[in-house]
Amino acid sequence: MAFHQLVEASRYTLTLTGTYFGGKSTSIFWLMHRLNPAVRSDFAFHDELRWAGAYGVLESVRKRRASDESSEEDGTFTGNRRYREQAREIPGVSPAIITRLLHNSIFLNLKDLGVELPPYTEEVVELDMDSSHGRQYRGMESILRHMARRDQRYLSLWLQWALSRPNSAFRDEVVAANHASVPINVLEALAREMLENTTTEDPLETHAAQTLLEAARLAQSAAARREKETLVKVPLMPLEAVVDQFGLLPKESWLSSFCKAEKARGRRTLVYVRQTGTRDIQDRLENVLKQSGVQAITLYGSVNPRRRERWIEDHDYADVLITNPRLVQTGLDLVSFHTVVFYEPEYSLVRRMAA
DNA sequence: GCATGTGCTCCCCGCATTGG
DNA sequence: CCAATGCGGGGAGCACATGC
Repeated sequence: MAFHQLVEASRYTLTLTGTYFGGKSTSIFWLMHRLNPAVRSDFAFHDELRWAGAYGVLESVRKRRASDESSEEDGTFTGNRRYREQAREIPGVSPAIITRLLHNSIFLNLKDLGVELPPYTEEVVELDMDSSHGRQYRGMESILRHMARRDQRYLSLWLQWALSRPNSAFRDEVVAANHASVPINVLEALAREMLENTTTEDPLETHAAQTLLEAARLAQSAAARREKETLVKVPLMPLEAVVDQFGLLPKESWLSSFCKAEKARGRRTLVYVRQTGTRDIQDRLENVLKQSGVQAITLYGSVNPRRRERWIEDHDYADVLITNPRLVQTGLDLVSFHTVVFYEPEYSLVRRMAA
């Protein structure tokens, strides 16, 4: 209300807002509604769904009432409606929104403001894997890629393991696939094909093919038992840790010496990690850094989003903060950190930019 | 003794990816 | 649109603590 009255009382208004893409179209609807008479004449105040239909993205959900499971078909003559159609908005804007913005908006980049900013550079550091590490990785990756080519359901398995394993190779892991219904014949066909194509100098591939055959058998017995209707976990490939308990992966030793050097120059470092859930590597990194004399701390998702800023202030003694960029994507002020290390880059561009 | 607050777990949903 | 993977957010439900 106050905002609208201010707008009414002023001859000109200048309104600043953030990014459009990545958000919902209605996030600027109410703003526009207060600011712009043309929008007010075309849309009532609670017309946001119509606005979203014209300028945003709507998703409609059709629901069947649960109680009707056992009853007969829809009653054509009784008008008995058993479905409920619901439209709701999801993030995204239509290009048509430009007609509402072009004549009254200017788009600014940070550099347009002419503000004197501290020097800023980005660099990519390339590191090679150790020989055993690289051997294991290439073997695993080629097998999973092969499987993904044969059967698309293994594509995401390939993607996620190829992304994750280089940084989690300090521990034993087993590549496993979750199947709603176990495709035993697919597994067997894959294994047979792999055995046929294998050259003798590739023990890992032979081993993987045998594991696959074994997995097919395991899956068969699990399916026969039908203990859990939902998901069957099929182990495909065991991977051993490539370092002993005192060893470091090349990336880890780089990180610790980098953070140490930054600390020596009085600079704090923010380390972004992607694997923070079921395959958490944060505690490992924290320990690695602590052992090199750097005070590291991890911000976990369990900290209430509203308290995160406060939490970071409370831990300002730490030299290094480790976290998942998703936890701090909503405009958290992190300027007390001078250096940012993308230890594991996110592949979502919206989040990369916010980070 | 009761109401309220807090923290934990579980579940569902939404975001991202590729290629048929 | 679907398959599959991963992660975070938020709500529900529960147990326990705190304050009046």
